[in-house]
Amino acid sequence: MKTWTIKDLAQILTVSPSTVSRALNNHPDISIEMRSKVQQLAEELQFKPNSFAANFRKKQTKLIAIILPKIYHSFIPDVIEGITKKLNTEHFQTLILITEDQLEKEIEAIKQCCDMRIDGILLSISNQTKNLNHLEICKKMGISIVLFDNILETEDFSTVHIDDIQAAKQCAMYLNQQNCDQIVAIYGPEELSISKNRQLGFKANISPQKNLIEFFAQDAHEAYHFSEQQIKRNPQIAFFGITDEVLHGIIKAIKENDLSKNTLVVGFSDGLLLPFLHKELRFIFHNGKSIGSRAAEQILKCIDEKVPPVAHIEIPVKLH
Amino acid sequence: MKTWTIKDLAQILTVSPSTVSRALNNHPDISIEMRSKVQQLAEELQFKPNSFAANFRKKQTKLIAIILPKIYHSFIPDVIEGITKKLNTEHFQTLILITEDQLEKEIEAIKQCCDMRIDGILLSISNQTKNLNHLEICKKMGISIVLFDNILETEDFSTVHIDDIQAAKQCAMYLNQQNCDQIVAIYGPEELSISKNRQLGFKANISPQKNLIEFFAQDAHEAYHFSEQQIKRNPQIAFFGITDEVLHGIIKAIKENDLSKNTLVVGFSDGLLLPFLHKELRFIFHNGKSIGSRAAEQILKCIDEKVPPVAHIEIPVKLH
DNA sequence: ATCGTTTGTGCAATCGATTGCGCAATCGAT
DNA sequence: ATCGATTGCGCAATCGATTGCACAAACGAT
Repeated sequence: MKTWTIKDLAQILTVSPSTVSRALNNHPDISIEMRSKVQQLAEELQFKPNSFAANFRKKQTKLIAIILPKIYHSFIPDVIEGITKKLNTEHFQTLILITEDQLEKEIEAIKQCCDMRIDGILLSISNQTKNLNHLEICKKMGISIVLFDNILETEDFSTVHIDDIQAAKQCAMYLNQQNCDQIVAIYGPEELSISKNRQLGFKANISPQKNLIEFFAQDAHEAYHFSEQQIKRNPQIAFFGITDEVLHGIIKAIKENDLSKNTLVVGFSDGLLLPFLHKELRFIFHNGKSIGSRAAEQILKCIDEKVPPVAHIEIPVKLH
Repeated sequence: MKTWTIKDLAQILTVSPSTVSRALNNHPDISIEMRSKVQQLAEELQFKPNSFAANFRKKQTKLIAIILPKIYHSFIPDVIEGITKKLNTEHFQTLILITEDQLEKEIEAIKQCCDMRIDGILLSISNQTKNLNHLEICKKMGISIVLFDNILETEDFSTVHIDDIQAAKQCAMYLNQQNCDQIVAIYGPEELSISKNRQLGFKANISPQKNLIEFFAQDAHEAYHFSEQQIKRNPQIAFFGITDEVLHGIIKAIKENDLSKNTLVVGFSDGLLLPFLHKELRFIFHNGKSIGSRAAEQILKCIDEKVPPVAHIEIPVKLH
């Protein structure tokens, strides 16, 4: 019911609050005997210093916000885990704010963070976000920002993401070496940076001798239908799918139409389920944990420095 | 760089900080002219009141922690979304703390929450947690707790979860009506409450004429191997799997061994991928969003009341 | 002209922990 | 015996916003 404060302890021990504070923090000014007396009482009463009161005075919150469009999106849980693990070791806690891919909600989230005097923001932008003007307020307030995963190119903030172009190139190179002449590449929604970059890397590197068919799918169902169409036209086809979602559709179509089960598939995956369902899948392991971890590291650096360093970190990936 | 405070505004307008505060909050004591003068300046300077300073004085944080074992576990993202949506409308923010199914980390997380004077905790206990003694400290500090999903029965705290026994019964009833005489039931780790309760509900209601084989799988691979064994012994088999993870294993085994694709499968799923891969799957839709939403509602009630009401909420589920 | 109301602001304390500075007591050195 | 240094602790301000209470000015009523 009653939560003890430093003043309470001070009164009980008939010393001043400052002595209690210093004793609890093992300040050398306080005698050993006094320290242990205070600490013992604190133990007995299960006294817990109010960390917000302390942080308030220090003008920090020890809070980092993660702002992102949605939380499923295959590898996001991994990202969150990577972030929280890294930040917890530094005694930061993480807030999650979801924008549902709406710019308006993203702006609202940023505002919330400013109101709370959050120490830093890890932001994966919404698909509606076309510029970073709404982040200016954070700069003014001295709130560090690191963009991760879905980003815009910028010199104002640090970014952490995988090298999509390079990764897509690896997929293309793999297919170039395989015995197949027709390839279906299925991307996600056209406006996404991952769609653009993975298309770029893939098209630029796929052998011109291959017959390439491209398609932008809004979801797994569209990918499924398109894949099925293509399989029926030509069972010897190989596939490139840029996300787990797209790959789901492709693999379902394969499972239902291709009894030989030898269809080549390559793409980007968290490696959790799909490789398990289709043996012929080669994939770029989209490692959320290391993205999260690196993003967290970077925000910590930004918080430490007066002038936030800007770094652009590309997580290396390879084909599995 | 400089973040404005109420005092700054007061100085600029040569009024007192209290006037500024009241003006910003549209307090009727302040004249309309003064209010608009203050609000206009606040607008110009992009002044944002420090919400933690305000909350600090009000002895609240407007923060709710979500403590859970891991974040993938299929439907957890849904839960988080359900929670945050509900809480955001009430101007609460949510912290995520992950215990990795370790009691020690769970205790640590609880302690952290106490240190921060969080307003409430939504807790899904770790598999190592056998009692709720470590929550006593929260009670003393007046921090409300609601248990959700993976819970222990208790009269001390509110709980929100699906009715596992009833749900498993529905699965059994479904299989009873089907033309199959051999059924393989695959559960998760034996100590989990979901394993126990779903087994309970299933066994008690499956027709005695059915030949039931049971197995506790630690993960998808174990489920896969066991399923494959069973299919080879008897291709006419039907399956019951209690989680998406288990069902993954089962369905993989089916896809690889059962060309007819008519194998009956029933279980618990988030409905995202598996029904899409195997048409004969009937599943209890494990609706994370409504669990999260109800849990959030309940914690809000607890926070409002001096004496936290204890309610045990069972989310109804049905077979799809 | 005097008194009671109403209206609009300011003062100062408060939330809980921290910290610069000051000060008294003790001790050792000369 | 005197002085400087060291040790151990308290005072009071601070972080930013809020709020009970006081208080002055303006106004209406008698």
